[in-house]
Amino acid sequence: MAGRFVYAWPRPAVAVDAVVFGVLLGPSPSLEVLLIRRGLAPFAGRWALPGGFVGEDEDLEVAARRELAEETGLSGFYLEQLATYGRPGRDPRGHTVSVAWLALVRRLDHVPVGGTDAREAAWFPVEALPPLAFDHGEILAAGRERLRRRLRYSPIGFELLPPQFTLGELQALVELIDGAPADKRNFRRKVEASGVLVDTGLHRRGPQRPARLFSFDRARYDALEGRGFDL
Amino acid sequence: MAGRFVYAWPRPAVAVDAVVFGVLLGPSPSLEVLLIRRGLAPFAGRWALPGGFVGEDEDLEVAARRELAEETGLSGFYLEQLATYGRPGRDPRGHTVSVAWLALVRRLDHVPVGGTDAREAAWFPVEALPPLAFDHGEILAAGRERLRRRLRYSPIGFELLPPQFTLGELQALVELIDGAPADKRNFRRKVEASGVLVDTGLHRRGPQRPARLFSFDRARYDALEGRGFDL
DNA sequence: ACAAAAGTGTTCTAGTTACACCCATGG
DNA sequence: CCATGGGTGTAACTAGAACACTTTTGT
Repeated sequence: MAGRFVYAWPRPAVAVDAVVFGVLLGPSPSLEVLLIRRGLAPFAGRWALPGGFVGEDEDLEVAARRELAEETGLSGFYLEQLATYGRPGRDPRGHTVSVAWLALVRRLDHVPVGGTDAREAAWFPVEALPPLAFDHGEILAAGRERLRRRLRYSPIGFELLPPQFTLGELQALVELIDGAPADKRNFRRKVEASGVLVDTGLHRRGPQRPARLFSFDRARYDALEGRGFDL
Repeated sequence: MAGRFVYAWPRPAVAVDAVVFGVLLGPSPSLEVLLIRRGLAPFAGRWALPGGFVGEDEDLEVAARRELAEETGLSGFYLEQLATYGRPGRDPRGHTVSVAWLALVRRLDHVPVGGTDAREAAWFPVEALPPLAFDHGEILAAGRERLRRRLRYSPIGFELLPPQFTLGELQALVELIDGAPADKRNFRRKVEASGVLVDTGLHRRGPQRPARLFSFDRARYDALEGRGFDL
């Protein structure tokens, strides 16, 4: 079986890194990113995207989910591939090609992710990020941009909200991600017209007038074949 | 400096592959893809996307351009990253992670790309593709989909046309890529309103009434900051 | 003369925007 | 009773869709 490999070692190392977004609603809503603090060189002590090296014969998505589980305890979240970064020099240890992923989680399912071992994980508002290791700042910016665009024509926003949510929360989410305020009446008319929300009949009680709780109806969305949904 | 590498050999191999599109206009326009015929196992004799392994400390985009130059003689084309494929088993030689790229070329700049050595390269209409090696069929489909979507909100279509083109050619291109006929009057009104075309004053003479030649004005497009361009 | 593609306006519809007040609750 | 977010309709404007005939050239 000699000669079956086209080129020999050394080769670039292959890693995965994830930009994990979550939102915090309430009085001052914020879009947040989950970061881990590095214990080892290079960039020891610096904050970085969660991630790590891909194992032998390991699928890329499997590797991304594994690393997130190991480093932050997350599981069962939305995950899509973002882009791959391979500029020589981006990792001082040697040429490393990193496949970046976009992950969306329900923020409240993962309150302060306790750092039991050397690794510490924490949520940071995107408006107040620490300096990041490697080229992770660039990757994170690409993730934000992807999230913003994708929100327009696919229903991934619901991955960030609890299963039941008020229209005010949904609107706050949209405003958060594309950074611009939306007209309340027009917004409500549009989501109603989209036909993908169902009124649960329940209400959320708070310090003000109770708000109706809605949920996203995926079956109804799929039936529309993605036609014209945009939030 | 011992211990600086986090994990040791073996690692996945890293490759690049490109989906190269070109259009042939004229009486029966077609969208075509540039493929090469493999000389070596695995899949010897099968058609495949042009591509190859990434060199030590080689940038991914540089590797993609180098492989395309080596295998097809192309240079100076539009190139954007598509996605990365790393399913174990996708390459029978061993775990290979391939970064796929979307390339757009002016078809007439590269008429039958002569196969001087063992490698043979040829254009295939997307409607009549041969069976492809590896998972290249899947990658090609992703490239088509990306091209279709991207055409809507960025001016990459012009990368497929000659520097000067008629409105009929531009419309044929759009119809080709999204597979649906467009209304001639509405189409012309829209591109005129976009303000990104300049009338060169020249005409193309043919067997019928001569058509005005237009060119794409990138400076004017950039000034609009991508606002509302859609073809 | 004829075949073939170029070129040209109007009407209707649907979707998007702008805009302000009352309601229900907890404290 | 007050503060806070929840909830509601209408009119103007804009963008997109539908639609058919005349013009210019080569053969």
